Amino acid sequence: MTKHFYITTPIYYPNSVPHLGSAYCTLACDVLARFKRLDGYNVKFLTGTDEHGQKVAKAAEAAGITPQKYVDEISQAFRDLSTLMNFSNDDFIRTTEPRHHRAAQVLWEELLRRDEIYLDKYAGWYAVRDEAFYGEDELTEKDGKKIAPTGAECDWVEEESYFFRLSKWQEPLLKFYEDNPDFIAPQSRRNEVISFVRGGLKDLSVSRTTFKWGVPVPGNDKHIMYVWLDALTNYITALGYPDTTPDMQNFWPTALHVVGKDILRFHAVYWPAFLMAAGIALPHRIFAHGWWTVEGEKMSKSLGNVIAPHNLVETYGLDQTRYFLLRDVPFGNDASFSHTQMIARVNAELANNLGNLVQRTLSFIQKNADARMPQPGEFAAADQTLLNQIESTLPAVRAHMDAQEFHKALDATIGLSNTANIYIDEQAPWALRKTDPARMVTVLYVLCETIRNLGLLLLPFIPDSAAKILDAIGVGENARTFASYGLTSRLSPLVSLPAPQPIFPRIEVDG
RNA sequence: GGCUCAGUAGCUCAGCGGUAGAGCAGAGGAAUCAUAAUCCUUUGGUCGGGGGUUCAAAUCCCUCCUGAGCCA
Repeated sequence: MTKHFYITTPIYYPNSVPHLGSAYCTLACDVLARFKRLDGYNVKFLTGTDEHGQKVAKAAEAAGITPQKYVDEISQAFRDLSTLMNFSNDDFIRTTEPRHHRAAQVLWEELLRRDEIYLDKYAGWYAVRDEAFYGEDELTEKDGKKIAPTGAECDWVEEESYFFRLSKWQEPLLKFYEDNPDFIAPQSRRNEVISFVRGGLKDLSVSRTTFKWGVPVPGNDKHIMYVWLDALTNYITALGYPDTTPDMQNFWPTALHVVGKDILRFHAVYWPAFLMAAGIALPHRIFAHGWWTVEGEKMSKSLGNVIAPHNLVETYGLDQTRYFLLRDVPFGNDASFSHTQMIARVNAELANNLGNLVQRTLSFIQKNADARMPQPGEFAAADQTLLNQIESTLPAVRAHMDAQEFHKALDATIGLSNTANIYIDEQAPWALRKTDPARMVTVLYVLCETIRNLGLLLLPFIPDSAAKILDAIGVGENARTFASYGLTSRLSPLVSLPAPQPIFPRIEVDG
């Protein structure tokens, strides 16, 4: 039976161009998607844009264009990001698409039919910027205006509104978290969510009448759906909901929602509650990742320290950027971007450790072994030790990937490269060249095998560079999955090899 | 104000009851196949402060300090 894997980014809110945070999130999803494809899974990787809401309507108005034209432009910037960063998403969803309107409306009707939604009246302080209501006691006053704890300006809003019976799902949610300890990751975020739910859930206002830019509530055109109910539905829209599709059956239970920590509550509380209420199964896991700061300071336009994804790609290279972002810190932690650290990592691990291993091995073959893939003899104990480490590395990496621990997966991979550098020094093929040419050839072959498997392991993280590594040792396209990983699949001896080119140049620092 | 997480070598972090660890940086040495890359050895810490439990605490408990976050 085919294994399935469904991974989603949040749908991004088009109030500005893509920043490092969204690139980071989608990058992580891309690496997981690529890894699972190589590992034999049928993968669906979804990203997209969340295009409704009052903020969008106001921004469009300010720009003097229609909301649709406004979101068309900004949504394009996110699709361009996929090209820049080499993302492999299978679909790009926009909440303004007909397929999504239909899904959101059918979900609404289902909730209404099950009496999970009721019509009532709402009066309260509403912050447009946050798309949220606040209690009187939460607000502070400034210049005669009410200010939310987030700093957003609030207006008194009185309107008829539909409510979702969130309160009745408090206990079922707590039980679900209890029964599925890995549903929310990392652990510290799970604690926060549980403590939030324990604190009590109130019914949630899920419609608006004050603006029109959204999905109309079926049967009551005065109302449009609350942006979060609309937005979250995208994850099942893309699988064909409301139709009972094979995608819904196969992919949905495996869903991994990767989100920023700021929107964890919507994904870990509201979304599961909506789904339970509609009688739909819950996704597999919600993972909340951290934020990037710059040299320890928050990224902000006023500080002038904003790092855009394309700046990094231009300065350091695409794969160097992809590597560093996932290598340097645990995925759930906040991270501080430092140019010094970036250069140190790329030079130490990609250029010196891995790149130089490939270069020294292949140059040596080029000059001293007939420029062809060596034909090995019997393996010695030292060869077997290295080959054994190759065998054990994929399972280790796989376990780390399943826990979204990218830094550990890369640590294990670089560890293998490091062992190969020790091996080449100890075996010293440059000495064997004179004393034992047959042994030299076997050593070179073992090194090429190590390089081949390193190339496979790195394909998800640094696709272009890993492909160059595999090209350099003549690995065919059809041998580039984990089915070809390890000792059951071997390089073909005697194939001629091209003259090697360094893959990761060292980053030289001025001065 | 309540709760959660973190505070371990210059830096980033692992260890979470049994003689303090890794990577990077620093120092010394070896090698010369290679992008002056690599390999070996090595300096360096009363594990945030204080108190307690225990034969034994970085590890468990209490308390305080500092930082981050969630909620009021």
